[in-house]
Amino acid sequence: MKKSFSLAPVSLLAVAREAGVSRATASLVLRESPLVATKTRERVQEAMKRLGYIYNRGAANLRQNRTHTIGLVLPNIANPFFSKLTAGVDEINDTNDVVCFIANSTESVDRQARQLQRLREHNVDGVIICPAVGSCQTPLDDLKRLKLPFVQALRQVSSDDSDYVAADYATGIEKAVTHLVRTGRRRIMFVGNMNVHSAAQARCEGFMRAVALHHLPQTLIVSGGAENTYDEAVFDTLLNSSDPPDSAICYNDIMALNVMNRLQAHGIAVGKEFAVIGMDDLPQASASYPALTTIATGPRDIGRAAANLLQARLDNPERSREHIILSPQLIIRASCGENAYLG
Amino acid sequence: MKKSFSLAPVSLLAVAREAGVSRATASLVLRESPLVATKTRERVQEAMKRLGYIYNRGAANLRQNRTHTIGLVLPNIANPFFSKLTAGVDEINDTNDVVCFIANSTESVDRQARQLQRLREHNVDGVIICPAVGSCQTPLDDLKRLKLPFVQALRQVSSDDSDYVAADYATGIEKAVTHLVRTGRRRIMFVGNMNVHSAAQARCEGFMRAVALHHLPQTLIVSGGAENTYDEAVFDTLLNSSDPPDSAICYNDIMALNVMNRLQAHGIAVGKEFAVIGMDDLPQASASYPALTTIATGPRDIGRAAANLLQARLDNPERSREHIILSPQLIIRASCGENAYLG
DNA sequence: CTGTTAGCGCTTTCAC
DNA sequence: GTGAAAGCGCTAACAG
Repeated sequence: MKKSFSLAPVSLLAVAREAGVSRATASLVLRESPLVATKTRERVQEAMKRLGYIYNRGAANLRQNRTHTIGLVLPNIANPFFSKLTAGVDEINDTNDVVCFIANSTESVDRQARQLQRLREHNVDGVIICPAVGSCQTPLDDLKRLKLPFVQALRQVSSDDSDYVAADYATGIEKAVTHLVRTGRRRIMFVGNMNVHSAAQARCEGFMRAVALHHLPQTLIVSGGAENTYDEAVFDTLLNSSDPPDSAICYNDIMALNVMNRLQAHGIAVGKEFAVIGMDDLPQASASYPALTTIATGPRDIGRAAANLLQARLDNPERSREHIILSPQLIIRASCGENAYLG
Repeated sequence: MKKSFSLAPVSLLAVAREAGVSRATASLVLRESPLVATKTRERVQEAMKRLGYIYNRGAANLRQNRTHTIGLVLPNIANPFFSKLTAGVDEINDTNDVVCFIANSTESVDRQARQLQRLREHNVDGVIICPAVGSCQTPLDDLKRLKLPFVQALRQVSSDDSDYVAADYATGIEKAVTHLVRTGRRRIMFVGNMNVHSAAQARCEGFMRAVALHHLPQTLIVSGGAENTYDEAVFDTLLNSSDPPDSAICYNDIMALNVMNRLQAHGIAVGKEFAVIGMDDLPQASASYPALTTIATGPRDIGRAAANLLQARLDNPERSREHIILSPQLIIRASCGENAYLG
């Protein structure tokens, strides 16, 4: 199906004719070149307005081999965390006059490959990608081979030398543990241990590090699964043990809210007997009851940083690789007890 | 900045030469034309593989005046509701081999205009738009004038004859009211009355209709504001009145969760003394405590429907305008009381 | 300062 | 079945 036009689409040539100049001159006006006389410029601009001219970037792209488009490949766009990240990317793009293709890999390596292929065909200038679980090195190698600039966000497929933006999950978890310890908690669980990608691993590493540092029990770990599930049987067992945990740090806010519900169903007063900390600071963290203490990973900032980093790379392909690690912030709310800080 | 290539980018011409055929033939192979001999086809395909050929859609677009891209313009991409919608759109696009530009208007009419302009420059085949608050008819008129197919999602800028997909908010609210009445509630509030766009108006209309139908008090309306706020002073006044409300239907889930928190802070047992119903069925609705009864508006389905409708329009520009109104579903959870249905 | 010319990589008649 | 040639709308080199 071709698009049909009632009016022939007005091209630069039409504008040029209307203004009585050549296409080249009109093109210069378009790009605000100082090389063109003021009077001519105005004439051309009027002609454009009169004819309702619309710049055809597609044609320009073909010539310049640059499209002012980027691709954003995410494992789950429906997840609020990633949609905030998307908003951050969009923000930067809007100021840079670039436009963003979105692709939802839904954690499927196949689909991700298909999408990267499409993005390449559309000649995107670069790609921001949070690799789907199970991605091996190959998709990134492909990008490299094609000299398609990319930056990885949040997850690293391998510790290669590529541009990379992420939150410092480990340190975030450490901050949380430290806070719990300062407020008198000793038996701290970690709920949602997984090994699926670097971001998940980093959390557990941070937990183990902090636990070692403070000489806390190292066995209070409940594994997690897809879709924010966790091993409820193990959770209950720990809870009913003779020396039960007094607090929990969870993989993310959603899981933390689930945990809070479970605790409340057990008749445990969250925020008093038991402290709960989540991760991400989604809107529902502050809207929960009691309000959830959380480690704010700043998805929007990550998105912004990734978009800026990609832009920098596009502007200078020779610049050295950069890793941007943003520090999460602990946001203390009622789920940790009201008068939190003792020290 | 031009992109630099170590290898010259391999074009169809290169492939053709490698295979010892003409560009035209290679092009036919590309598009799986039956007109080409099997042996030739295989030779060409091998050449493509050998050279690592990548189809350049940009060039094809220029020729065909069709890009296999669409634009998705949303007022707030960070909102989980819209990100679900986006996921629905992406799903359909993936099967149709089209790719989607995302644009976040952030409810700014100016930004929205800028983005539509960019999308036109990039020659998108069509647009799915949820108009920013305050949009007047002009942006859509522009699209029409340019013969750029579009479908409106969720909000209608005016009741014009354009393609349109939305949830039947009014009926959803009615279902909720009816359910409350059946479970013995009479003094039902509506929290979050606004007049900013058609989707907000429809909710209040539905409420008023249902309230009239069941001869309920019509004054229990609390107005809402931006960012899921509501008039807390009025809310408290109603709550402390001599004949207080016994239930609330809220503009959306986020607001409902805020309302639940406020009620709990007042010492009111949500789900027993007082029923709360939200709208949208976000993940946090089921994760709240007590779990939130909600009107599921099915954003993902709306996204899918919009993408399909746009595709249908692209395939046949002459088809008559279509309005798709999806029925929301009431999802009953603990915030309405355990043994909900009496009748 | 402005115009001429030659492509970018592809598709599409139209011959052969 | 296949090839030659024209052209989509733009930009870049170069001439004047």
